[in-house]
Amino acid sequence: MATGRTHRPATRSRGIPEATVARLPLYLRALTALSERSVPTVSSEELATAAGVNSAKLRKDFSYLGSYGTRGVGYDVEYLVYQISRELGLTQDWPVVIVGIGNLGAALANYGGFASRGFRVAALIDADPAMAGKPVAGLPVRHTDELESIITDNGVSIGVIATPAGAAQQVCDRLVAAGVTSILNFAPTVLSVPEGVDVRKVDLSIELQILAFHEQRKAGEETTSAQEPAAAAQPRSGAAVRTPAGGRAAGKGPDGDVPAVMPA
Amino acid sequence: MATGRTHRPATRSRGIPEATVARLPLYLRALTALSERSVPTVSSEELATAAGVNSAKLRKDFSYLGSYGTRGVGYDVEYLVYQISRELGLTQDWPVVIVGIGNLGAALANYGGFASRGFRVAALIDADPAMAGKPVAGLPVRHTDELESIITDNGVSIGVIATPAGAAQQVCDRLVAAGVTSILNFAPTVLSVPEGVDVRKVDLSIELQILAFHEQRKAGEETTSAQEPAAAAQPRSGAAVRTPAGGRAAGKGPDGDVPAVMPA
DNA sequence: TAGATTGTTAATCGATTAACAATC
DNA sequence: TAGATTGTTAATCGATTAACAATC
Repeated sequence: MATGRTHRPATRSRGIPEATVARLPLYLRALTALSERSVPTVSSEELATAAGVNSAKLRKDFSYLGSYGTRGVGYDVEYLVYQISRELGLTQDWPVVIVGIGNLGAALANYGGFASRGFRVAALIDADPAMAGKPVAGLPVRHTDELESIITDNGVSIGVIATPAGAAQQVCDRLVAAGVTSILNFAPTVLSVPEGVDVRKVDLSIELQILAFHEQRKAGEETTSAQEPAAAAQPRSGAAVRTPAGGRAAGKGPDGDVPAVMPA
Repeated sequence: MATGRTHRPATRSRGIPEATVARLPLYLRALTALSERSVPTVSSEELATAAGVNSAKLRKDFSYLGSYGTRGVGYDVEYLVYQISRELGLTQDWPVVIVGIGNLGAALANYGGFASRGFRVAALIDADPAMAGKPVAGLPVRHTDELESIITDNGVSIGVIATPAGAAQQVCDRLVAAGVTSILNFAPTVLSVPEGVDVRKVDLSIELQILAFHEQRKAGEETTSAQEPAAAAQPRSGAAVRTPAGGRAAGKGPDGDVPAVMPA
């Protein structure tokens, strides 16, 4: 297959940067809220604030879509909603399947935001025969045996995996073989897929670990730096050094029990 | 407060890039799996494959942590598990609260990966009085009235918000006022928080929309480019242009019903 | 010593941002 | 016209990657 992709093939038609694509849904959400309040126009400054980004970035992002604003005035809310929806492919209907109807799968099935924007839950699929036929979020759970036919019959191209980690790759393989080309993975595993298949990953424990990293840094900064020598030479044995749990700072200032990592 | 942060204050002690921090949990997961299989050492190449990144990036990432490998040999699995855990702050105990015990909150409470790595669910909190006392994942649901005392008593610094969008900001404000400084937000809203508080967001519908964007592109590319003129002049009215739902390509090649966006 | 693999360099690429000319 | 705000430029910053010298 050759990982070759020397100069980025011109294939990437009207190239919108990934970072921009990832923000379009945020803009769309903010615009939808404005639309519901019947606000006719909005400036980049206002919209940026609502979406939680800065206005220069927003204008740059919009410039990739075209010139949809009016200098001195701002952006027409309805028009922009339509343009962004179209760009994201939300003006068409995307049937999706959710595989793995445990706690999480059921939560996803019940999630309203699903239906609202172009997505339609075509089927809920679970490997447990006891689940088959049971209604979840108004849909009867289907058995895994039917996976291929469900995908084919409904023209499903997007699959959501909410199975345990151990089953995820196998489910993924079947989804892909049946024609799914985009996967949203909630199972804590790295999925391997053939080229041309997109995988996005939602991982609770990764997010928590990133927060813990920053949280630890905050605790460390309270006593200011100069607390560790060079970071390299560290005891290869040592049972995990623990702080007395939490060491929370209600606010910001130092609160006593800080040393999170003490030098050997 | 001055948004001022001219040259990036030296505060950022031993600065590890954000992109690297976000990958450390991936490496840790792969390493933990190796550790369970009692694999003693691993090369950057092998580990990178397991984590789904390329080896140059992995080595660069590790170089920020220190020199923990051995040239010609690789990395000691146990040692690296310990070092990354420590770097991420997982060698200490992080009590967390989950607010909003609907489908999603319950799913999160039941999620095993939570407890396994340094995180402990200190309490489940819900605004519905009818939920109070009910056991979910072995813990009795507590009423929102108790939020502040729970946080203070348990030294909670990380909060998970799984409420409806409408309640999220208010819950966030109370969490922050009570001392929480890191928030994982599952509600589809932009939260505003004071400086010093970290927010990470998990948003199903954003992820789906990003997938839809790429999915649409795939459909478009099958007929190759040159199919739309300049993108600008688009009908301001026009009911959303629709494809016959799906227009799926089983595999890669063209499959007949392709044109996703047709010129007006 | 010969082979393997790390840690680091330097080039490249992509994303962010302030600033401002264009223009409504 | 004067005021407002977009769309774009250019500088800067951060992330990725190939390549290879260092070294086990």
